[in-house]
Amino acid sequence: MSRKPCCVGEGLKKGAWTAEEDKKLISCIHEHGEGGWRDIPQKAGLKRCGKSCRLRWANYLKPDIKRGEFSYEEEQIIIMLHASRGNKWSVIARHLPKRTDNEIKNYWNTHLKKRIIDQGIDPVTHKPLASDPNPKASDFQDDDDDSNPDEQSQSGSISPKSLPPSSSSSDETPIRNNASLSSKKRYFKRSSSTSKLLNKVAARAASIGNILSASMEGTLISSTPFSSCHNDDFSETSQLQMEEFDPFSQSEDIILSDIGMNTDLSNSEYNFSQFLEQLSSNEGEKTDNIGGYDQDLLMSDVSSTSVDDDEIMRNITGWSNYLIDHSDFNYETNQDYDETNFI
DNA sequence: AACAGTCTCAACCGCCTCGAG
DNA sequence: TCTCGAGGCGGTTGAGACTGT
Repeated sequence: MSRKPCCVGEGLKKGAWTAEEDKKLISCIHEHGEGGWRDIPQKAGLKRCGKSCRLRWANYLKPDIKRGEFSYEEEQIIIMLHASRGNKWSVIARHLPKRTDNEIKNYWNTHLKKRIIDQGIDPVTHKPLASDPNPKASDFQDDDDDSNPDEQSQSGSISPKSLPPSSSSSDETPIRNNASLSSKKRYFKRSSSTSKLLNKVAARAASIGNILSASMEGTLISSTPFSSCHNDDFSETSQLQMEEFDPFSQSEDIILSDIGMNTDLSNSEYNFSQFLEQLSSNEGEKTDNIGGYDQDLLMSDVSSTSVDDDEIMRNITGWSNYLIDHSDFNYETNQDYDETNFI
């Protein structure tokens, strides 16, 4: 059975939206509300298909959309969630307030993916690339000059991208918002602290990915830290805490604490510099092999002595348990699945 | 200044899911 | 239970901006 495409129609316009079209769409949605997208073009007097209207609204015009540079903590969450959920952009977007799945997807494909590859990490598996045992780190091991004004502007100021989309466009000029202009060539150098940050995040992402992979193969019981990694005397208390672990629904703090953060993204007063300080203090006894992002770093990072071991175990195993419980993977159809393997 | 190559991201495409009838 | 359609989702595309020569 072939479904008729929703956007088949004579004279339907495609391509970039003009400010005039945006105005019509916005006023129409204000009047009639969201939904009923098939009727929206007619109500708004637009020669667009409903789907196009919905996308334009959802990805660009919706008033509570946050635009502009992704913060470091947002990057971490993207990397972390991508490691555990893959290209589930909508799922990732649910944990990044005011970001759209499309924007996250674009950001991943154009920035984070490349950065991770440069670090010698497979962006799909989040494991070290076998073909690149000595990943280059030149892009990240820069002069460590934190006074670099460019870098400061990256994290401290409001990007022009936050400006309203139509602020400079004539009504009939297809919009290519100012954000594009300001965001071009954001090859900002990363300080070593940023490199540490990325390593830390990716390390935890990789560890979660490993745990997930292992659990999917039914080998969790024999290979996870929970059962075999110096934790034979895992306490009942810890087990209880793990049973209650739900990094998504319990608290945003738990997600963030898993990657070394104690903050709330929705709190606009969050001071990221405090986080960096906190992180750098944790890095005090770490290896200097920061830019390499190699296997040793990954493992040493995960088993960091700067954090209570039980806490690490709770977080990592809690993550894996959560992800197993909430995975789209259907164990019932997996013949190898043995429920007893999962605690 | 002009051109070619590269990069970014808004928008599109096609498939999937789910609810209504 | 089946069909249909709206909305959702992830992959891909291509226009326009940027950079290097």
